Amino acid sequence: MLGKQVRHRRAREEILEACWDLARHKGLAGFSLREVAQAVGVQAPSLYSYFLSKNAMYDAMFADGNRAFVERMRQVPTPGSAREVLLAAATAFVGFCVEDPARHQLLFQRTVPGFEPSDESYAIAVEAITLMRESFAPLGITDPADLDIWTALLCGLAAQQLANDPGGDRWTDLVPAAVDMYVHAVCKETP
Amino acid sequence: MLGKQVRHRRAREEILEACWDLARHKGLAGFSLREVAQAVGVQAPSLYSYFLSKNAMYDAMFADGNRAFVERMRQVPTPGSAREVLLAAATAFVGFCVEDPARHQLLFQRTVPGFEPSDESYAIAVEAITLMRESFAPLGITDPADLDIWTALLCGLAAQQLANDPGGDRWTDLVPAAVDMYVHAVCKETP
DNA sequence: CAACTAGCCTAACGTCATTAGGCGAGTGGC
DNA sequence: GCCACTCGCCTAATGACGTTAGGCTAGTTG
Repeated sequence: MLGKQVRHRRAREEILEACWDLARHKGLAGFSLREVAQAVGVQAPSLYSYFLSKNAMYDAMFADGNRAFVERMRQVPTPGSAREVLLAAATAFVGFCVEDPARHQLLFQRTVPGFEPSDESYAIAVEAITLMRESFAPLGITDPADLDIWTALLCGLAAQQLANDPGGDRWTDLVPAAVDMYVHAVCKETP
Repeated sequence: MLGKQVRHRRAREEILEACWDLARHKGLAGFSLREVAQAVGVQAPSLYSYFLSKNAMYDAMFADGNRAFVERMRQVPTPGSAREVLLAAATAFVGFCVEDPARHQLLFQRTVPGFEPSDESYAIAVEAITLMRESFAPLGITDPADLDIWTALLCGLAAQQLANDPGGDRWTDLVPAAVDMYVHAVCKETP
């Protein structure tokens, strides 16, 4: 009775890891359930004991990725000045996006063939975004429009980097410049 | 000898229109060559007289969309102040992105399953982006980093709008706010 | 009128996600 | 010790996909 659950849960994580491996290697475009099965050493239909469907697999990855995102964001240091805090958060965010294109696409671009996150996973994503937004509250940035613009800027920088030169490091120059610009503007508006 | 070409060329545009219809309707995720064929009233293999492959179809759409983009951007008025010019361009750009999610994904997100634009189509895209960047030269914005940040911001705003509330109009508030912010910051840096 | 050809068709292949159903090994109760 | 049962995996099959090969037909050309 208990043996099944334990076996399942252990295997699920194994499979999930194989999913990420495959996604990283071939991108989400060529991500096939059958190849995941092959990587795990099992026939394709067997995976349906672990995931209800391919979309459920995406969903598990989505939740997993968002958990990793939350964890990463929680670890960003919060030193003194507004600029330093913003820079730390921005660097962490863009770095997270850039380091795994497939994950970025799944989590933040939402362009995976037929994938729509479940309510459960979506809640995790909302929590992640909320956390990220709240981390700016100490800076006095609370206007939703300012937060939207700020996150749009970061998402845009990450997407641009991934589209033009995935694996490049130009973002490490652009992010500080963007932070400076934002700080200038916001300080003028809300002194 | 000539009849074929004319017929072909006319039909190609018909098919391309059917492609856009289908993409708009079902999104690029569920975009299938067979359904395009059905919409045109033809069997799937017949389309191979007009396009070498499904990717060639994407490529034609990509080029087509970029041409539309260039045309749209050329039409933006260039009134007096820096703020007005930036606002006009930004509104045109984000509006273009937001009005057709499928086109936005194909042109600017590059997350379509196996699609890579041909050199020919890519050249059109480069021309489009170059044009867009050059339109800011009269404003004195020539630093590549500034341009990168600006385009990243706009792309981010569009992507955010499409991800969170496709069809919504929040971007019409955010874009002016972003322009104000950018103008503030840039004016401070390059007076 | 014969030959050709352009445009469409059907048939088929391999791959995809998914479903149905069967086989065998391990576990429970008697 | 055996019987039933369940659990994890398998094979087989379905329908949709992109793509290729090859045939039919109608209109054009010599």
